[in-house]
Amino acid sequence: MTTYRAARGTRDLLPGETAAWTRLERLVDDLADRYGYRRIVTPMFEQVAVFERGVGEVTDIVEKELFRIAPRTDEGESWALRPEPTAGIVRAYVQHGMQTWPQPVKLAMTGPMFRYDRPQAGRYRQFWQFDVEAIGDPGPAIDAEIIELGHRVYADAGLTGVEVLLNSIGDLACRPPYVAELTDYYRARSGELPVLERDRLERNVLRLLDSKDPAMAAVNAKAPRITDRLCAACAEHFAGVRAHLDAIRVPYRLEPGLVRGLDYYTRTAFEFYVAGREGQQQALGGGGRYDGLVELLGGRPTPGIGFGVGLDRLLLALQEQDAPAAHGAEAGPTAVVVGADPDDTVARLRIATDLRSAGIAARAELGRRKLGKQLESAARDRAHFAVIVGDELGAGDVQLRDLPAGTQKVVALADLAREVSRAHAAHRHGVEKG
RNA sequence: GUGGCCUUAGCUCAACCGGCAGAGCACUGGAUUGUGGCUCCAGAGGUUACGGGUUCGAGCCCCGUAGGCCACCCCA
Repeated sequence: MTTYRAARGTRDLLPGETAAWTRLERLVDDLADRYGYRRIVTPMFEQVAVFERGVGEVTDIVEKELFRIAPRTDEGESWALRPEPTAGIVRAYVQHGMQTWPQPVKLAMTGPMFRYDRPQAGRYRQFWQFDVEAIGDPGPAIDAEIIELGHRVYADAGLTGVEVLLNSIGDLACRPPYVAELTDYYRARSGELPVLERDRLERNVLRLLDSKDPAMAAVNAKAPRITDRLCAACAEHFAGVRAHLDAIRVPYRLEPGLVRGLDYYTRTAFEFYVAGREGQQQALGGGGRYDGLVELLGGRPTPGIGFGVGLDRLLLALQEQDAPAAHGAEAGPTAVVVGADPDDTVARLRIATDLRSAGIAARAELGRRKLGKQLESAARDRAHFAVIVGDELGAGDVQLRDLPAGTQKVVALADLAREVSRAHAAHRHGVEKG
């Protein structure tokens, strides 16, 4: 049996799966480009303090899911693999003085994130996220742009039934009084709360609002809503976000229970859900505004907003919907060089090398198999052409066989690359037209 | 981190009551000398996840560990 295996919660993406994966990465790269979000790459690990401050010390992500790196020496620093991209990006914004750049600074990143969680389908210890941040714009128009971009990622990937859940969680002026009011409300009804929820009441009241416990439904229905308690500035901002979303026709559902538990998260909060996925992994992505974060990481007070898309879950959802994007067949080579003399690997390799130099996707059959097997393998690779090397080589010719068509003709070696390119292009043109 | 279900060839799965570990797909080769996807034949591939225990005998029963999945917790 296998001796070594990929670590728990991680997996290998094999060639059959990477085709769909590569297309998704290209799709998000192109979208970021089209929307003016420039690519940034930050390290996969940071000082623990970056995440403690940037994500929040009392969150599960930091309290129990942080992938800590054991320090090698007495360097005195304590590192962790990044559990999410925003903290590192904001750290880079501050470190490199991006406040002197034209604002807002719009950044995009795709890469692996790490959380020491108990794995499940769609929940991995190493998972990939596409992430976008706009730092330096208070909104509300940019909020709508960001949400629309996120929405488009799913639409362009071919995923249907994606819902935008939207809420505003206020700011430092209006949220503390609201939290106090909410705490009083639940305390007065603590007898009606399930035991688990009673613990959360003291830890993080806002979390009670999105409890999945059916017993909470009645209590939550009558709970005061943050959107009814927003200060004038926040209410105006929220109305602005909705007006902009309406103007660009992005459908959304107001979800008063959607929360972020930390002080520096402000105002706009949103998540992307896909209908028809029961269970816990239906959150495909989400984001929100963090007007207090840059300052918290040592910069000047600067507003910011962003979102992340879980690429693993997006692909999983596409597979569940049996969407074309999930299948991603790899393209076969344009030409495979085969030979009548199994031992003449020199001729096959040389001709394949020449084709590659001419920009053609070519594979040489370098094994010493008889011609029949070589052709069989080429056909199964869905190659367009087989270049058959045989006795004609003495006269400077090879056979060029169109595998799908089953036709074949003699071509001079000197004309081979030109002829393959021409015929391949003509064929693809015909396929696209037809 | 808590509870539950599961683990047999690379993949999908069989194996009666505890009694000789199998099939399909995939892979490699062959079917009279230089022509393919189909068909036929053959081969290779296993410490039944790992470690213990019970038994004359364990893939099957018991315990532990690891991994996967599900529900929590939380989130992407």
